[in-house]
Amino acid sequence: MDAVPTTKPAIEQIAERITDAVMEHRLPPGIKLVEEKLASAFGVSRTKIRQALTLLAKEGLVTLHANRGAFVTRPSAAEARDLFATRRLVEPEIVRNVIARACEHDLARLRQHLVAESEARQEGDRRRIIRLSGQFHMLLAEVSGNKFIEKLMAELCPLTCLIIALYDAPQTPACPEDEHKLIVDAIAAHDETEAIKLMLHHLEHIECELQLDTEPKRDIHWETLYG
Amino acid sequence: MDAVPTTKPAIEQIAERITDAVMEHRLPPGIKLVEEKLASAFGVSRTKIRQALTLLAKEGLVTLHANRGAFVTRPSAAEARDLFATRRLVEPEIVRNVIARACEHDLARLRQHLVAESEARQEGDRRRIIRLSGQFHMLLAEVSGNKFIEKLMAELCPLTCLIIALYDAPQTPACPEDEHKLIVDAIAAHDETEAIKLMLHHLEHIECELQLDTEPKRDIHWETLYG
DNA sequence: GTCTCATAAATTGCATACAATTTATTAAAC
DNA sequence: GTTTAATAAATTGTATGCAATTTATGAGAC
Repeated sequence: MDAVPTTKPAIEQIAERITDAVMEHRLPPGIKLVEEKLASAFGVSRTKIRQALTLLAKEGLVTLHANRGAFVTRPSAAEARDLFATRRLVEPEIVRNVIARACEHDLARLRQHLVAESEARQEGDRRRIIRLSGQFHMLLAEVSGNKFIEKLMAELCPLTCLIIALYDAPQTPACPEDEHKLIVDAIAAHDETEAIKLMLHHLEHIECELQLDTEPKRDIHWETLYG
Repeated sequence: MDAVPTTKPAIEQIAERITDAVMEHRLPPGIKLVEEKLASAFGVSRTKIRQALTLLAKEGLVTLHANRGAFVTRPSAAEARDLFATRRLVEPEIVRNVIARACEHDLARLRQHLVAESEARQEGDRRRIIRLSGQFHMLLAEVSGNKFIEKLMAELCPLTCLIIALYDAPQTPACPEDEHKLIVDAIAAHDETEAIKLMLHHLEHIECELQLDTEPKRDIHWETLYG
């Protein structure tokens, strides 16, 4: 009876690293994930890759086609709308719970994350910015203390990154994100109404910048893939 | 380019059958799921079983212990409360969406389900009753049309069955379930306020009957396992 | 050039074999 | 009888090999 699971299972680590790559737009929607390639990249056999892909498929980040393999999902516009509808429902509840339950240590974690975001912004590291932006919402869910909602957000945020990759206007400036800071401030001030209002504005803001009525981007920018 | 995936992947079918067994309380919380046993039961190799178990673990229905195997999850009282909190948040939204979007065919499916429930009830088939009760909420989520919420409910309902198995008072009479019928009626009448009120009452009703303050049941009733 | 068909290469799906680990059993000590 | 240690059995974790399928390649017809 050892104290707490030592390390996270290898399979989940692999899935997590693939998720990060998707969130950073290094793996674009629609790209094929060849098992053998991943296996040698991660230095394991296909068996484990297969299980990691099964996990990611369950999350919806990857789509499996029988006998054809795994592809990074290309969410439809309808799915994008459903996703945002779900986030508009769930994230106010997250905010409520965070205000009700967060201790000083939790708030410190949130502020620390804001610092990391701001650093990435100053360095102009667009990839990291977009991943951290998503992970802010995941952290908020984690702090809110409801495991089911945390798990849901851990799926919705990476998918949101995919949707942005597919439907964002060509040269949208990196989101003007003092918005996250404002939300944390309102939470710290225990101003529930304000925090929820800011969160909903934030979500609407993200969704409105998308071009969900036009066809999603089709081509993969190979030249910038490993930029 | 064939028309629509022919049949559901074998792995998911296996996971689904295990889920049904859990929902019907044939596989009680805490029981160990030995890969070899399942493999021969389903007539496939361990490889597939393993993937099915990975899926179920991701859903939370099964818990994996490194080198020790897979066990049907025993949700804690805190998790039970979080689960119901999540359902109280999500299911009113489901009701709203169903009222807004359901066509006649959808309502027919709901009513058909009510008939199935009522039949199981008349036959006194307790196992089927409890599974169908859970599946009613899954069907409602499916009809509501939001894939993310549908997926969430497809995880929460089986877990709810587990929680009931663990925390229900010894001889609770099978839930007095014209409640489902009342909800469908209110939906059909497009009475949103009433439908939501009924849904919340229904959820509170289920949760209140649980004994979340006492220790969960520990022993497995082998003698009634295959009753 | 491009369309069609045959063939070759690449890739997935699956079972199986074996090492690593845990669990059960037995024997010995107290 | 209970505890401890040693051994055997059962079970999990992982890689690998092979059949089935898909995708790519190339030759020939038009």
